[in-house]
Amino acid sequence: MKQEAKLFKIYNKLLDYFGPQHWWPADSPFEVMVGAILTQSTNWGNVEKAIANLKRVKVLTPEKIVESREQSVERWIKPSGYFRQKARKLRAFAKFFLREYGGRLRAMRCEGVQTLREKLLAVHGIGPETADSILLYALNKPNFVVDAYTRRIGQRLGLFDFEDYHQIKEYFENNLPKRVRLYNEYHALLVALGKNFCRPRPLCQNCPLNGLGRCKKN
DNA sequence: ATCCGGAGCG
DNA sequence: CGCTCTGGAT
Repeated sequence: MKQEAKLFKIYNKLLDYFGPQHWWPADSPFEVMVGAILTQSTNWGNVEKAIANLKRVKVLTPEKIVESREQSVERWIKPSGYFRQKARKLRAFAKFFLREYGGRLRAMRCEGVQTLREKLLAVHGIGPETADSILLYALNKPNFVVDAYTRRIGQRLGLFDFEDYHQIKEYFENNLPKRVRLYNEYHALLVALGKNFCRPRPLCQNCPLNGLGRCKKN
């Protein structure tokens, strides 16, 4: 079967089973970017607590993050884990955002996607997944996000056998129409499947993708 | 290959 | 308790 047809079949089954995921839950693009950093290897529920703290003390702006003592930021984001690392990362990103774009989304959106992605990757604490999450969910660029779930699910389904981030990203982008809405929902649905069924130890019994073909389960 | 880390779950 | 969580830096 054609790769694109396969990908849409998966997408439709997931959407049918889980429904729209409404990503990214946030009041502002800056909140999305902060969340993208805080959620690295971390349960989203813990990130929500950290963001709630940042809102409570009213520091959810690049200016306030930079002004605040790092030790304070550590305390506020503690629920999201890796709090010392992430406090550094938030500061680095806030400084970058202010220095390069004056803290303005409009200015950031004007940058070409490719150069913007490279500039993001140069910021301490921002790797491929975080950069792509920011591009897709904060800036609405048609940029497919790859994560551990995407990799695991794709391999188990036999969609691809490579491991490299960029190869997987290109696999999806080359076999799907370049649409923001589609990329947004697709990644969110893969996360839903990865959390609920295609876990490190898979729960294949009631997997919504049963019947699509053979699944390797590693 | 190791480290960073609190929180929630069974 | 052990496992897992929308990774990235060293």
